[in-house]
Amino acid sequence: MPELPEVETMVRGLRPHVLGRTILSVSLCPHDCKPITLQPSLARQRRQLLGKQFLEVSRLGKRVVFHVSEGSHLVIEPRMTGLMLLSDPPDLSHLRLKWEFAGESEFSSLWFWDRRGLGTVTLYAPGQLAEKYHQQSLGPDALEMTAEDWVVRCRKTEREIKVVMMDQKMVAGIGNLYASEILHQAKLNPTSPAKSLSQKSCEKLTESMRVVLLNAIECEGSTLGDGTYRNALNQNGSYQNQHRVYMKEGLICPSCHQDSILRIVQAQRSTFFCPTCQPT
DNA sequence: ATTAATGTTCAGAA
DNA sequence: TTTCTGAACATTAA
Repeated sequence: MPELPEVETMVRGLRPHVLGRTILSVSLCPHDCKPITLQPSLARQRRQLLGKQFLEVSRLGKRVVFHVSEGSHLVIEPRMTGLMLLSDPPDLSHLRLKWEFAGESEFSSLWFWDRRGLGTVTLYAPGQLAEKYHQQSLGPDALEMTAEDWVVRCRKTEREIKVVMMDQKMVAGIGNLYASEILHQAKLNPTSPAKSLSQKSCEKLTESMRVVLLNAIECEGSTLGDGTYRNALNQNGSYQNQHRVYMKEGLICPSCHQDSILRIVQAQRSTFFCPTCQPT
């Protein structure tokens, strides 16, 4: 479930090894039985990418963006289980796509691995990414968002704060795991209507968002029990060792040492929180 | 053997 | 307009 910290870790891991590399080939992995969502078609992507270079790698919310010479953008959306890897995939059967580079280097290719196959690989012609971004009206990046942004956005919705945090139009980069962790850090109840948050609460939320996300990036993201998430070199993250509420239902809250963590469902997803630390 | 749960995004409906 | 629901998919636990 790559969220902001995992995607940022991917980008940082890839950057030193793909910048300036010339693309030699793009191919579907032979082990894969089902096609990945590619837009445009593989043939068209090949035509536009071969001989070009990756000039920069960046993160757009939960997406990885490769800036290709002559202005096009290759965007990978990992969704649930997608990974960008330079080596050693968790298994060969879920490799989807491979880009090979020219020249001698430690890594000669880049892979997209995706167990569930919900991820997408999209190539945008020059200028089209900005257009798409605008049309989707992605919210400010979670690491850039200010308390004032929160105040303004919370005013305009009737939804609960945790649901709002997962809406990429409100703020880009937060998913189910970090929404629970951030709210616990901020001592805010996940079911509170976003509208009810005070200026002070919005400030706390902003601060907690930075603290949790930066710490998680430092730890190279969270690798959960199913071991799905890995960085570009197929190494585990370690932030799972610092989770305070996510998947901790029934355990004593590590903050107050009094109450136990509850699990509730919001917007069809599990939310974990401490009723004592995060009162309504 | 079924069924539910996992979590992200989008299309389509309310 | 805003919010909600179900589908896409693979795998595991109950």
